[in-house]
Amino acid sequence: MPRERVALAISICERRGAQLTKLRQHILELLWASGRPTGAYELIEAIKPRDSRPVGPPTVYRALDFLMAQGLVSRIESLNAYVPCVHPERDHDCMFFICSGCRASVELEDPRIGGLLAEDAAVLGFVATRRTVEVKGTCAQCVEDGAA
Amino acid sequence: MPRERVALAISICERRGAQLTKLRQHILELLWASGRPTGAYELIEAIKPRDSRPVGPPTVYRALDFLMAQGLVSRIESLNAYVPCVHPERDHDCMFFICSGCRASVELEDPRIGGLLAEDAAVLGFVATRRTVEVKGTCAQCVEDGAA
DNA sequence: GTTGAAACGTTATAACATTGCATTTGTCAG
DNA sequence: CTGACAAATGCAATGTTATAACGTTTCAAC
Repeated sequence: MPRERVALAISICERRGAQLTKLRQHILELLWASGRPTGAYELIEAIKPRDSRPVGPPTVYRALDFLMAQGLVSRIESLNAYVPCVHPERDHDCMFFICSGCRASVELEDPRIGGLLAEDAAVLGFVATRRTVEVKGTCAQCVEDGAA
Repeated sequence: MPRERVALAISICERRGAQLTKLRQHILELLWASGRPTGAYELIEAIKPRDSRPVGPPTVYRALDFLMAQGLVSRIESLNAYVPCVHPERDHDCMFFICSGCRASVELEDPRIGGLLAEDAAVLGFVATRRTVEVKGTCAQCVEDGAA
């Protein structure tokens, strides 16, 4: 699955003339492999074994900035962590449901919420540029397992 | 206005048997006086002039934890900053519209969004405990003034 | 006035992120 | 091919946000 995701990212970047370099691709792969929101410093640790030289924080943050600009990755504000985007092809305005038990997150789109937010913004005369919707709780699996 | 807000906080805490100590009240006052989301370290700086002794980070974070537990303050995740809550009397599930121009934030409640989020969570079998809805952009005043 | 719990103080450190500048890499005109 | 330029990366230092661990004060209840 991650392989297909990365392949999609490559084709998207080619189409846009954006350079999905080895490092950037590597970080995207790590995020897909992780299966849960992953911090920048975790990524730094994860890179060490594979690349001979270790990478510094700025390198990773720059790669993450690129991936976010391309819509390939999202930042989870409430966790200071990053997740690969499930549908990078579309302009995504998505929400995240984050499980406190298994620490996984699920990405979901609900255009109705975007509509309501736009409506509320209009009432305020507020011009929105970016939105963050994050719900914390317990996922179905963890509820079943009795995990927190 | 801040005075009334603090008075309300005092009565709420009295009713609950929660101790709104001098320090906690002071921090709440500073947040109301600030008029925009304020970082913990800004609060530390702001306390210095008034109190003889400076306070350390843990002290401020503990006070913020208390105020958040009482629903008197909310944390803006995307800013790592804190705002006093406009309607602490109600169980609040609110959203924040944050202006990049003047750095102010507006708190708003829209029960319809809570409803949709609950619906989406139900579809996932996800048990939600806390939610974060933050919209970044430009407020009406800043749009008018041509500010970013 | 002792005890016990909650609040607060203090030092150190962890965790997350950026600045500024040097070096490498890749592309392209000539 | 080569020089020149832009983009990407390396690197050291530092800035910013948050917590751990433990000691001290405060104050009400007995």
